[in-house]
Amino acid sequence: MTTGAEVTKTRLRAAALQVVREQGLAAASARTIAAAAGVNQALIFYHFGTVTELIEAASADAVTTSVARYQADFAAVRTLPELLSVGRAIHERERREGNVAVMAQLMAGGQHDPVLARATRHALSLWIEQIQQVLDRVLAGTPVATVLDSAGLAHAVSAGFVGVELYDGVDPDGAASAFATLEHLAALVTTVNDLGPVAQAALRRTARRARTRAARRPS
Amino acid sequence: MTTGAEVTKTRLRAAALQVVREQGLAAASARTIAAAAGVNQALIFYHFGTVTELIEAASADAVTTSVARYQADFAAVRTLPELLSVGRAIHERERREGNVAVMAQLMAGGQHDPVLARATRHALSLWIEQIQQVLDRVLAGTPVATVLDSAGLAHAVSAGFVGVELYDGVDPDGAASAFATLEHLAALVTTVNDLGPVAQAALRRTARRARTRAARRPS
DNA sequence: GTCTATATTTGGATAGAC
DNA sequence: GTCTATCCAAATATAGAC
Repeated sequence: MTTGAEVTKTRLRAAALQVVREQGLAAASARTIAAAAGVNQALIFYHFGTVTELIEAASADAVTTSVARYQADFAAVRTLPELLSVGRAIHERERREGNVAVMAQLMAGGQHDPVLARATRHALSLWIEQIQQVLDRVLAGTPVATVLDSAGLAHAVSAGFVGVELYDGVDPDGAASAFATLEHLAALVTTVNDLGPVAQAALRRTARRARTRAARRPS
Repeated sequence: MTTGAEVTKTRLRAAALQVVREQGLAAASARTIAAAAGVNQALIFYHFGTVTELIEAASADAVTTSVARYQADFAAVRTLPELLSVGRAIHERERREGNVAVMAQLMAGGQHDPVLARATRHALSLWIEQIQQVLDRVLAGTPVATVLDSAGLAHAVSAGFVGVELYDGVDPDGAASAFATLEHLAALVTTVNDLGPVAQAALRRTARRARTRAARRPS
């Protein structure tokens, strides 16, 4: 089952991610990746066709593993504070392992490369699907659910993580302050959810105003 | 004053931005940029030393112009809803002109290139400085100021815009839903700011909890 | 399946003529 | 200050030996 070819392909996938993580997409050439994998450069084209297709395969592999690893944690979440706590832990681990940095590189490269764009869409969709499911469960019937939808929030959180990650690479202090504020914002949402009927009425008015604005806006 | 050399340098700066905007950083080679500028490739090295230094100069130029253009608009803002309205208009224009896309490319490249990192830090700092000033004025004395600081918020907003821009390049529908949620979140903050003393007390409790958590967290 | 060798293209950078 | 010509390194990709 685990033929020699599979070992080579696995090594190449791992090396591709390693190079993108540690040296960025610009350095992820066939030669660099093959050297990191300890195999011949020509094998990339034999097994994967092009370098970007190798990167796509590597990314798909990695994200499947990552998301699966947290399935149980996500499924156990019942309240918003729990979600924040679990989310914090997951984000911290994914960040430490460089997976967020890889995603950011792929996303930037995907702006003008269709294969990388497809790879990014796929990776993000797996994360977003998980996050949205939990949000649906956790926010159902709460006050903020009248103003925020789970799909949009899942997308915004993902985009936010990528943005802060990139920020961190060029200005760690600035990124830290941005991240702290996102935490405070999450805490604020929690607080709002715990407020009484007066606040809830105010939120409903906000939601109504937003809908009216949206209806007036030309599209 | 406007010697021939200055014309050439201006053309190169404009072309550099154009190529990064339309084809991405990966395509921004000396040859590509020089062709877009209609000048000889060797002039890039003569005038700017390296390609990335040209891109840095071009970015610095562009961001100075951009930020200056909105100075009056920013200065006129007095309330949070006003800021949201002005911010929406500015973001929309900057996005349409491709300046946010350029920033995103520079930021991704800056992860592993010190010159691009410096260029990104500089560009972002000019924006953040402006935003923070307005936030200071607008949020002063309001309830949310007890939970959110202007510096962190300015950084988070900038990182968020970049993140959503990148997202938009690979999945426009997903980005649209993320952006809509960010708008709803801003509306929620506004609503909270309009709440009465009960909500304010709840916010103060949240702020106190956050500080306690932060103090306990190992660093 | 894997390697060597190589064709081909592209890119950064410089020397030297004008 | 600008251009031509060119060197050199690095990249993708393939052919063909093993």
